[in-house]
Amino acid sequence: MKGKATSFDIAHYAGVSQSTVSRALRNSPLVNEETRRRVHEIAKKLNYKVDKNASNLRTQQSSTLALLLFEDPTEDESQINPFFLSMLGSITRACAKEGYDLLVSFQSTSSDWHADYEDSHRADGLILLGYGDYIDYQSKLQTLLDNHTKFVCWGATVDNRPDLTVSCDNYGGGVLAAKHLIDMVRTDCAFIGDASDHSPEFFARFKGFRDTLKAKGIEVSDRKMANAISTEDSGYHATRSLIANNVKFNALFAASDLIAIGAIKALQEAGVRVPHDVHVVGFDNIAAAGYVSPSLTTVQQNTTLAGQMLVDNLLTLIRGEAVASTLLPPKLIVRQSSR
Amino acid sequence: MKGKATSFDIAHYAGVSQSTVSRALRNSPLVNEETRRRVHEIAKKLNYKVDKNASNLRTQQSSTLALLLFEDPTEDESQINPFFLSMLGSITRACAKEGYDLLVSFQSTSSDWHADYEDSHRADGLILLGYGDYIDYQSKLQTLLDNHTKFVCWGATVDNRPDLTVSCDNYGGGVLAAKHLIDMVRTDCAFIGDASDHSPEFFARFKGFRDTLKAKGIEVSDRKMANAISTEDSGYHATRSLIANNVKFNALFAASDLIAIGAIKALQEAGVRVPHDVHVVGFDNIAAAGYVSPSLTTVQQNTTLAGQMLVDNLLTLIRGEAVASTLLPPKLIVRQSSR
DNA sequence: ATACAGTCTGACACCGGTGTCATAATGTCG
DNA sequence: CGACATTATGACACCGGTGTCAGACTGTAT
Repeated sequence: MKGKATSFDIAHYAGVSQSTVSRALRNSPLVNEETRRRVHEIAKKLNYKVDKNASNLRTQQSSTLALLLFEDPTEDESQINPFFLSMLGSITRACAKEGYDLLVSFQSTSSDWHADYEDSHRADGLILLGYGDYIDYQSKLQTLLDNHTKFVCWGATVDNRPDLTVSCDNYGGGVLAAKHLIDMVRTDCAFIGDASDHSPEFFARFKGFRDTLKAKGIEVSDRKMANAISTEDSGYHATRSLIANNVKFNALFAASDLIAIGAIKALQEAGVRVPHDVHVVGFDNIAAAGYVSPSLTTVQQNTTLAGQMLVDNLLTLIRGEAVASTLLPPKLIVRQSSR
Repeated sequence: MKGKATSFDIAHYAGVSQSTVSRALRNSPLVNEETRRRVHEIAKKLNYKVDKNASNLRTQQSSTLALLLFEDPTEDESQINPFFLSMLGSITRACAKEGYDLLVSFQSTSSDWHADYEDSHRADGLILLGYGDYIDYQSKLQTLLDNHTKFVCWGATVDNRPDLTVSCDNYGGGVLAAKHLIDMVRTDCAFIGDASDHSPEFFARFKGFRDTLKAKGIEVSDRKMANAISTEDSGYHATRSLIANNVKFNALFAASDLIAIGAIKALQEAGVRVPHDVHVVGFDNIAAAGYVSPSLTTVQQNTTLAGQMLVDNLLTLIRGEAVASTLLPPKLIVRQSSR
């Protein structure tokens, strides 16, 4: 036997038509039980596998989802945000559970991304994953909508955007962080992240945090805020700049764990003790949050559930049914950095 | 325009045949420059994308590679070995660079994995990634070979196995670790990992380590060795069992960073100071190695290069050219845990 | 004018399945 | 026995491209 076996080969050996083979292999109730058995047997013997291209071409669907991961182009090549990697893991598992394959692709937000996976029938739908720079591809999301491409986004639900999203309740997470620090009587708070609507997720975390403190009559002054993207490095430098400006605070809320880890490093280098002098709270609960010293108090995002919801919602959308954007509850994980 | 545009639609608008459209879009030198331009223009206007299924079906190749990630089934669902995630990142990038798509799939070593990606023409080749349990799927690799499936494995090159592998020089890495500890005058060494050929990679690391010490007249006694799989938990418990057995040592070589992180935790809990009482050296250089306290001395595997080599070798194999298995040089990263 | 090479294009088979329709074989019932 | 439903199957068009081949058209040498 040279080359792969086709359904015609099976038909030949089974003494039936190719149509019948096709039906038998898909366990159509139309075929005789005995024929079905024989066909399956021969298929197994020939190590036959349905040609996905032919099948997909005919049925006009691919049983495949595509995951597009957007990263800040400044990011170091080899390091990928561990939070997204964790999401990737859960999305992969969720896909497998639903019988779908997953195409993975990294996109640089700076470059033109041609989300042609669906147009070219390589995938039935897209999952878009990434922090920040939403504004940049706002117009591209519109293109996707115009083309009736099926897709779900991870991240903040932005008003006036009709796309389907799954996200953590970032505002609620900020509330949790603030409440915790209030409980610890650490209300002279700094914030590191991006308190603009450039990065809607970080902004929502900040708003929840700020509003909760405000309700207690406490303001987070602009001086105590520094911008950072979600990298250790960025958190480190942002914190150093606060220290250099002689800003005082006894608690620090970082918009992500990586930022928090960089912040702790900067604080420690400056002789500031964590948690004794400054309590630190992060966001995400990446694996490293448990490893750092002191271990990091953080707001956990349930990536397993998130991946499952992204896939479920997308599949529902693909089936043409109605779905609403989903908000997942965050959870506070208290560790050494805040006690 | 309902549904996606096809090459026939373009042909109609351009006033040429569908054949010409197909050629024009692929920039065949056979078509007139003016025609080519017009076709491209219309294609763009119609948002046309070549149907990959049709194209793949005809050309019998998919421009797609599949990554199969094998994990210990005991592993916690949501946590994936960060080393492999890092590999995944670099493989994805390498694929993108070569113009290939990447299908990602997690496999449980315990379950039957039907590596039918290539048979079903979903992928042109496979990349197999995973620690340990190689013995379990040895026979399945043979099946792949029998079917002439193109694939590369990450991991130890095992004698008598004719498959193509890319791996870190694990033996050399073990040598680096031993030499470093000898330099630090810490030769009363323990080893945690798997010193059987059940896990060829861990075993090679151990051999390099042991042989180097032996050359100095130092034996690593069986008492000072404990088995562990590559998880923090497993490293933690293995180390605790050493401590419980009252085993003494002033240095510890762990077969992976996760094991080392668990080991440090167990040591610290037992009141053993790292690095003062015990120097610890890990393997992999995952991101967390830099975060833990004390930060972890480790043998780095260059994942960027590894991913690139896996993809390059696989593509060479697919082209039908000869390739040899590749061994990548490890590099010692000295941090606080050993000084 | 004829022959011939070079350029460009269209017709058509083909990849390997899936879905539809027609039909043969068998069973059932009045 | 004829009408009709049920079951099982084969023939065939079709999905949307790609590769091959034949041929039209132009320009140039004979």
